[in-house]
Amino acid sequence: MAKFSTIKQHLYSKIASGEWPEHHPVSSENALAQQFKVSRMTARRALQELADEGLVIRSKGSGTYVAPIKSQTSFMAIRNIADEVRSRNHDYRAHVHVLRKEAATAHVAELLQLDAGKPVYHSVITHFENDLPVQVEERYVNPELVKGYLSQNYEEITPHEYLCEVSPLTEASHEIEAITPSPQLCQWLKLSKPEPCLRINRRTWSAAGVVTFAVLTHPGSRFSLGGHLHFGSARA
Amino acid sequence: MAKFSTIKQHLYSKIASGEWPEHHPVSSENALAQQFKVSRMTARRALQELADEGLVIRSKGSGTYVAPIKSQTSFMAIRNIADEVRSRNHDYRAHVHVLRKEAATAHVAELLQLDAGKPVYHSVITHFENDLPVQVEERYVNPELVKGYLSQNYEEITPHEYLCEVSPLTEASHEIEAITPSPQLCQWLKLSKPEPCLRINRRTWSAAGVVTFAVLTHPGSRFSLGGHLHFGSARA
DNA sequence: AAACCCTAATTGTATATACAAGAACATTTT
DNA sequence: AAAATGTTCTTGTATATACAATTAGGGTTT
Repeated sequence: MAKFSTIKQHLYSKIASGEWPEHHPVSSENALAQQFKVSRMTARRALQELADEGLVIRSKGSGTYVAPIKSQTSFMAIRNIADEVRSRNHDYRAHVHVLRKEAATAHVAELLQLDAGKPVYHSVITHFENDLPVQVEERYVNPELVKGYLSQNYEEITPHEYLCEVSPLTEASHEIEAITPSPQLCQWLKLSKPEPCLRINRRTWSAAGVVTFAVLTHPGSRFSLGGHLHFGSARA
Repeated sequence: MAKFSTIKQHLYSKIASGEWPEHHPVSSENALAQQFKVSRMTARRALQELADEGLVIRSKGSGTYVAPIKSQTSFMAIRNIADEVRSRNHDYRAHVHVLRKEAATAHVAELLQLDAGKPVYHSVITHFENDLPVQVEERYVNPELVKGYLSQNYEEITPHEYLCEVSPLTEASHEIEAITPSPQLCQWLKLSKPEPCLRINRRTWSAAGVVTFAVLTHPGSRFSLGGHLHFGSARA
């Protein structure tokens, strides 16, 4: 591992563990250079990249400090639909429509970074809030990275919860769009006639590669996404 | 202006103008160092930052190339629709439907944290990408915090750009939903019949309080929101 | 034609150094 | 006490240099 990367890891752990809370001063470039026996420029690179990622804030003349927590994750903190429903003190229930092994289509294979035709796990689940469908979750899973996916009871534990247990995710990408639901989706969502739906396409990675790809569809009338951002770090 | 910044501007203009299209090779570190009479490390910084911003792709041994145009943008960055359109090398145009002072309704007053009946500034603007409407921006502005709002030409500068100039924003909240557009919105978006639209409700704060509240409506067929998250820090 | 090897170019990592600019704190002067 | 001054620490910019790792292309051999 590169030296600057070693230093980044060290600082990551201090911040992630909570040992250094918000606004706590971070070791200066010179201090890190001494501690890790590298040049100031190398220590600087570690701090600079952390600043670019929004984890720390740097101020000329003053120093480097742990960034206030809210800055990035709140919006798209990976949501667990079950927790969300329960946090509103509503009943949560799930119904599994599909749970099986399939051969990957070209499209699915590309998204999971596998070869077409290789087996993938496929699930379709409707999530209910007080017996009203609020999300249809269609998911494809990389079977090489998640062995026991098919043998879980997804009316007890959500796929998201299981996947988080099995392989800690390191990265996620999202795309949000507004769509008209297909007849099949209307049925699963118990919509008597099509209404605009919010669709979230989410891909998540672990260190080993793409773990899963999910298409989450919410009826527009029953769902909205919220988020809050703080600025102040401002490295334009 | 710092030297690395000068070089970035130079490269940015090459890319934005289309003189260097997708995948076109970008001057190497050494070439830029000679051309601008700086050290390789300074030229390198310019290229590296452009790579961090996603404008170019660097490949060890091969070189630096203009990145493929990305069709989605990060949620996290407060997006300026004009920049976004132009970053795709498309034409940007705006049309102002409404720009006036009004008395705040109870709803607007609450969102701006003002008293009902107090004056507020109200604007409605359609933003075009290649003559196709991609966003209707309906906006209410706190007149106590932004004096000259009504006297700007919003076909030249976007409200967002003006507001950023006048009062640096410190905070923002977003809500995203899928809606069916009203007849009025269909007209402004030039939709012959209603289609699902992505709606973003955004409120922004400066240190002094709520600056503005915007309702941004995008046709589902012409827009999607994208974002990417890293969890190396584990603050999720 | 194909396989192989060598070379040049390019990006990636790392170091040592220099000076500028801002912030914080202690010291001196008023 | 308040104001001015200076010192020191910190980050920001810039340079020159060295070597590693990878790629692309050219030339040679098979």
